[in-house]
Amino acid sequence: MAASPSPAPSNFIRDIILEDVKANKHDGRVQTRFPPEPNGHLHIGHAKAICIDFGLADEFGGHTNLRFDDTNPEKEETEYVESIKADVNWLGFQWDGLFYASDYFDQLYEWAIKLIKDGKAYVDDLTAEEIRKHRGTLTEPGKDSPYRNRSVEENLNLFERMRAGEFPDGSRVLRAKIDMTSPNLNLRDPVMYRILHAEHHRTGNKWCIYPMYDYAHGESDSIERVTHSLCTLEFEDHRPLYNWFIQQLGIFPSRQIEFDRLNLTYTLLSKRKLLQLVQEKRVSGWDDPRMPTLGGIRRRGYTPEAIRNFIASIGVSKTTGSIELAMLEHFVREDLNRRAARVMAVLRPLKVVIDNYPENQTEQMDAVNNPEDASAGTRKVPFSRALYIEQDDFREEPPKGYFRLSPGREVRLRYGYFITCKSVVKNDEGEVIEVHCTYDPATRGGNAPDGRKVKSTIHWVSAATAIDAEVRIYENLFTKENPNEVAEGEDFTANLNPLSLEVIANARLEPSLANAAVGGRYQFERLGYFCVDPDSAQGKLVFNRTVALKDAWARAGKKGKS
RNA sequence: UGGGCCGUCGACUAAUGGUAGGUCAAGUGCCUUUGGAGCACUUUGUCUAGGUUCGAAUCCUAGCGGCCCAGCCA
Repeated sequence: MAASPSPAPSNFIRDIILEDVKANKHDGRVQTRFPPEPNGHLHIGHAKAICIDFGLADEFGGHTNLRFDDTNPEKEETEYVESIKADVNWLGFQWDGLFYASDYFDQLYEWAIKLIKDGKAYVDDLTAEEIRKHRGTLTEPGKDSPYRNRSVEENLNLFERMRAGEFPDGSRVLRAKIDMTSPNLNLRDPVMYRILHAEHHRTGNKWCIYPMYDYAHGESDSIERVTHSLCTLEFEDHRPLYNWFIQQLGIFPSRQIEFDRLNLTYTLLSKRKLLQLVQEKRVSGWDDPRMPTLGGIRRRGYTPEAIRNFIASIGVSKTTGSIELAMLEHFVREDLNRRAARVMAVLRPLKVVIDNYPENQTEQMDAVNNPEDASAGTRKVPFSRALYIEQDDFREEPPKGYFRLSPGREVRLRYGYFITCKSVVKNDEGEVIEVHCTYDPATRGGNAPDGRKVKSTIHWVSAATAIDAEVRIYENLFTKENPNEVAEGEDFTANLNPLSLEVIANARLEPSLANAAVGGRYQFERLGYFCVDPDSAQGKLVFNRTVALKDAWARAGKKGKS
């Protein structure tokens, strides 16, 4: 049944489906599939495909299968299958059918026999190198293989013996007999089967010949009666071949539609290159919070909602472009602003002593947990004579436009008191290591009864009750908008940002965080959104910075410098 | 330079022959016990040249520019 179309701006794929449904094509049925190869972990680019495949089907009351495209046993592993399933679920989608291209190996084999019998496929004894040479080039047509016109009987015999394991890897292939002069290289007698004596993660040693993508994919779609087979633009040239197999076999006519793949600035979305980063230990693993993998992004503290909103906002088209990373960051901030509890944390502590505050006194101040959500309630934060504030929140000589603490100036300690800086203590290097202030007891909670204003409110943590934590600050993994843009002889690793990870070993947090659970997401007031990393242990919290808050002062500073 | 696809604000994307709109970014102001959030406002765009039409981002022609394809990878 057709659901009502979305009120959001449409896209060309939705338009196609809408028309098909209206025309009652395939009885108005909508069936899609998400077809990852289990040879790596999913990344944000896959999230786009997932949202499109599942989202569009959902919109029309259709179904989506998760199908592993496991036709290359040399690269694929069960470990990846499990991670992919978990990632799809985490993103918020449930598949209808769970399939593997390898489920169809028997059917595919039978269809190959049929194509041979129909004179549409042949066994080729050429080496890979010879096949390449016969293929021609972009501007020159290819040449027929000398084995192209073998008899059906000989082809059948040879193909059966390929399957039986009589021939070594690479010695023969099965090819579709199409047109060696086609301007579309994919149609120059593409390889359908290759000999690979490799153990498959699901079929074990049953097969020693494996179908190629082009032969397996459309047929798998057809078997699942997929109505709309959505994939990325680089498969556009394969569509004629996709259709050719379906037509020759006379099977269910799935339709392939291509859209632009996701590109993000300062980000690489290539499984091969991501794998390289992991293998060369440029990152801590697939789930390093700097990685664009779903595992990395999740660990970084992103929410599935933020990712889905982001994907929905960027649209679907056929233009090749690159989304600004700021767009993604906007959607995490938007989501976390609504749901993250506020706490106070000092990353780089500077000691403050309130000289006129009683020595051994501690007060419990009321603090709002989330100004965006009254139901989040309030909590108590201890206040005492010795505090820590952020080093950045004090300047002995404040620049123009700097409103925070400096000698003689009064500021508000959030949920605390107004304090005024009276003097500083310096070390031998002349660095300020302690700031002495007085407080106004009448400003408890942060309001002055006389109505006087302060220009700044800063966060703080009581020294005696603060808990220690490690905080990991992340910057872009690459220094260039396009990490692939490199000088002659270099590769993308030359653009790795040496400052992409900064570890702050001794941040001080308000005590309410003592029992923060792994995965918990917080806003450290005025700093950004942070989440508890799985590296945390009892008594040793580790936080990741998901994303910084927008910072008008920092932006003004940057502008001034340039 | 064979073939395929694509050109709309800085980025992404709508407008389906009839008011070039939205989001992000940037900027200005308001507000603020987060220099956060929010609110208001603003700047900037149809690749070029012709043609068809009352009317063109949209259709046609020719240019220009970009992306993809020569795996027994997907």
